[in-house]
Amino acid sequence: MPEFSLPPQYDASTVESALYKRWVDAGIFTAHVDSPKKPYVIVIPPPNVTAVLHMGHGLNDTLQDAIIRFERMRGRETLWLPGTDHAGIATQNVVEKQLAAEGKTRFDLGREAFVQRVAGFVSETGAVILDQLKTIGCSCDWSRTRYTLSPELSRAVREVFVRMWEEGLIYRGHRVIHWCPRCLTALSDEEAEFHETSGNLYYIHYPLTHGSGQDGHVTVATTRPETLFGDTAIVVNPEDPRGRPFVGKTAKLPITGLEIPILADDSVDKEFGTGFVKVTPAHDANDFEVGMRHKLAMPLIMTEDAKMGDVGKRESGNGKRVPKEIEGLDRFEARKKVVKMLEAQGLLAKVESHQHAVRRCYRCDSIVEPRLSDQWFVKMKPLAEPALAAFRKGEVRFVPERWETTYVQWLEGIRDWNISRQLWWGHRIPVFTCTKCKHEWADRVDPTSCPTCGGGVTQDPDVLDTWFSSWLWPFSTLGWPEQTVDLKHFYPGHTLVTAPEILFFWVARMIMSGLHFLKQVPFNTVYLHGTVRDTKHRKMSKSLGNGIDPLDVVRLYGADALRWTAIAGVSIGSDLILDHEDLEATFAPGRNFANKLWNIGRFILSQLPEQVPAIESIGRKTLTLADRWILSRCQATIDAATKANEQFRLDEAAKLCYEFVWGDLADWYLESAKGRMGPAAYAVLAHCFDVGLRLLHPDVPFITEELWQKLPGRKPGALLAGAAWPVASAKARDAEADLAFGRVQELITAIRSIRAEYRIAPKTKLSAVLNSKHADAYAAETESITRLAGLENLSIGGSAAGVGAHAVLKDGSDVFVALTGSIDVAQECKRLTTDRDRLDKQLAGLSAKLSNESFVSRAPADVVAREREKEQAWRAQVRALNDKLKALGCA
RNA sequence: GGGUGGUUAGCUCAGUUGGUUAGAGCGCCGGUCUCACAUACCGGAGGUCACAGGUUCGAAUCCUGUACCGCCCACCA
Repeated sequence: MPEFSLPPQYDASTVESALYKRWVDAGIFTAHVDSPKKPYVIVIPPPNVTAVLHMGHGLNDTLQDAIIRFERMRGRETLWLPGTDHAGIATQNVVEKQLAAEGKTRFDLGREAFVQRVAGFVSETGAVILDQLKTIGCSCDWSRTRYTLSPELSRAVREVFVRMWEEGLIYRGHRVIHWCPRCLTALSDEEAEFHETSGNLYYIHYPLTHGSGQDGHVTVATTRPETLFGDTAIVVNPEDPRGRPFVGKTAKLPITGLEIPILADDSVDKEFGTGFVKVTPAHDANDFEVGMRHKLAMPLIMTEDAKMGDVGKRESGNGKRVPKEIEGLDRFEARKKVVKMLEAQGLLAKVESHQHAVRRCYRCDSIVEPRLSDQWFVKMKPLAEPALAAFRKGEVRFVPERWETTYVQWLEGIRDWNISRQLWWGHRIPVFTCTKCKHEWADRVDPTSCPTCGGGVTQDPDVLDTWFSSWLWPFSTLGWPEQTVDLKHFYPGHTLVTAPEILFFWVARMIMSGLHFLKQVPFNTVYLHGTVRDTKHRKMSKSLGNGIDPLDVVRLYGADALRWTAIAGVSIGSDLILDHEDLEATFAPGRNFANKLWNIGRFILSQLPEQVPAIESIGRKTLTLADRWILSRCQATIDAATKANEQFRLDEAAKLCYEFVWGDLADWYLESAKGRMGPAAYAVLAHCFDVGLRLLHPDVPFITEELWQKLPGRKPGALLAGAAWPVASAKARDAEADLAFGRVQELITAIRSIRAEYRIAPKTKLSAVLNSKHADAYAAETESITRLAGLENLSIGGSAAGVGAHAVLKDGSDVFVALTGSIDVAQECKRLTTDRDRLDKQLAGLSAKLSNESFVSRAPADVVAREREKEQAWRAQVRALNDKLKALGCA
């Protein structure tokens, strides 16, 4: 036996980084365009450049790595393309916070200095996350790392913008958009998230100009009284008898007394509020539509940072609208003050508490202020239609399928995309205006003069939405608009793995851009996994303090443990629930499994000779029942795990392999083989463990590689990460062995149960008598049965003598175990009676079923036959139990 | 309001097209430091599969409804 000196416990921290380095140095992760293999491409959802690894990445990237490693082993030329996103608002916010700590704002620095500062920050701290991905084993092609704000990708962004401009898909819209008064920028619909909020509904009297109403006023309901200064009309539903008489009359704004008309508009819901709706066209998207229909003035009554005040002359309609005492107040302060003033004037009818959805900025959580402004929009309909068609033609599918409805509904109801942001960090919008002739155009290169009149040039100050670069990721990363070799070889890709939260932000838009610019969907499968949550099902986040730092997990339990939890812990598309207060319960199973593998490896290494015979060289006749069984199990696992992986049921594949290696190989085969090591056992053991390591490599790459390296027969330089996925071998599944060894397992378990039940001292040898019509199977494994059940001898057939315990097996065999010393007859009687009664009850049910005409005639023949057999076996068991009870003299 | 997912053991979850006695991990109880592993081994307890109907020879699985939890979308002021 070869020497081995491995510690009894696997220490992940001592091997992981060296293994990772070996993979990288060997170039395993690098994709080659000249490879004859079929490509398989995944582009990473680029993390924010300033991000640090959290469990969301842990889940997302582990799944991608498991998929890409599986495909790599299956012989595809895999490309997993990594990179980062410049993350406009998010990154700008981080740096602005730093500045705030220095008592400065970005305006103090000025645009150029600020952008430089952000760039500096990014280059200093940036891409930390990519290194962190290495610690969890991600097999990205680092030679192709990309960044959304790099010159290459910026070029793609600009090309896309100009092309769409030329195609008339980009336009300037003057309308109410979502405005974040803290970030001081517009947001897209998707970036302004709804949050249920409990607020108030204020009922306010607007006095009628000519006092002709019942009480000389009409009453409106609003959640935002402070906006009344921007009201330019009151509308009622033309069908509503309450409002109809007032149409055409005028009312006065409370506090300021400005006169506004009362108009009819279909958009008013007769069921809600008072039937009278105040219209603030510049601060409400819906009111804006009303304002457009009725050609109302649209005065802005708040500044960009949401303080009350008249803004601009152009929109202001009737001139000054915000009174002195309100001017300069924050919108929420103003609300309080307005309510007080209304009360003082007797114009506040009532206040009701009211649940409603308020939009908040997805980056800073501020309540978004709807605000009339000029922004750039993309016409989405022409892009959405091909994306729908492609889906309907089956060019892209979603896993799990249920997301398809969501995708379709969003595309069907698509709205134009606001792509301009009033930020400094990002791709500056390439729209230029002539200072002389006011000509406006988009340009691929920065112009120095107006192409029409030669006048001076100014560029639009805004930048593009961060997602305007992300949506090009599947091809901008491959060099588009250049027709690069990479682009030709690796586009379109295959699988996109991400969270459903960014289905609209990102996934749907990538499909649209891919179709529009390259006429092909960028990937054929979208795998949407769940969200990482805590045990209370709250999203895991830093702000909630319920986070788990993946690097802590790696340090404490190893990267494989983290990966194991992420893969085996979720079924397809479901959320990953983790307990941040009990890391041990959450991650120990993975660590323990790695340790189990380690120890199987230690055992095998202590047994195997230098030269292990190939499994193919072992004659079938020299195989024992246990050999045949484990080989059959091995084959079954290859088949099932391969299929599960192909269907993205990664958890199932992982668990199948776990069960094979731990449950079958270690707990049974290894134990049974201990007594009879020889060429056949060596070959079987080496083969099965090798298969197990290969199958598990995508899930737990480190421990499997570490062990695989140590096994005999390795060629120098060979790596498991680059090894082949096991395939169906010539040795077919062995149903006979499955069944026979299953009986052996049951017998051993039965005897062990008796041993525990009667509290037989552990080292006491027992003898057992087995009566069975399947004697052959048991006879073939007498040696291991004897050893594993702790028997002195096992006689198959013959009659039992003396007192002892009794058990009945599923196939009707019964086993009698002679017990040393006296047995507790009462206890054995109780045991047997319980068994008998339970069996009797089941038998009664089964017999009823079998005598049921309908069952016999309508159920499939094999089901009926199986039930018949079962009935017979149970009958035999009951008889045997009764005999035994009689023999023991039980009551 | 529309869409969508869930409810199975104390906890976190599996359960393939309806068909043996519904499973796993953790936890729990009892026993073992057995020469690969106590991060282990052996044995065990624990579930009227949310509820009510229905279809079927047969339902955790299919249908209808109810309750509770969740997510996405939506201009109810």
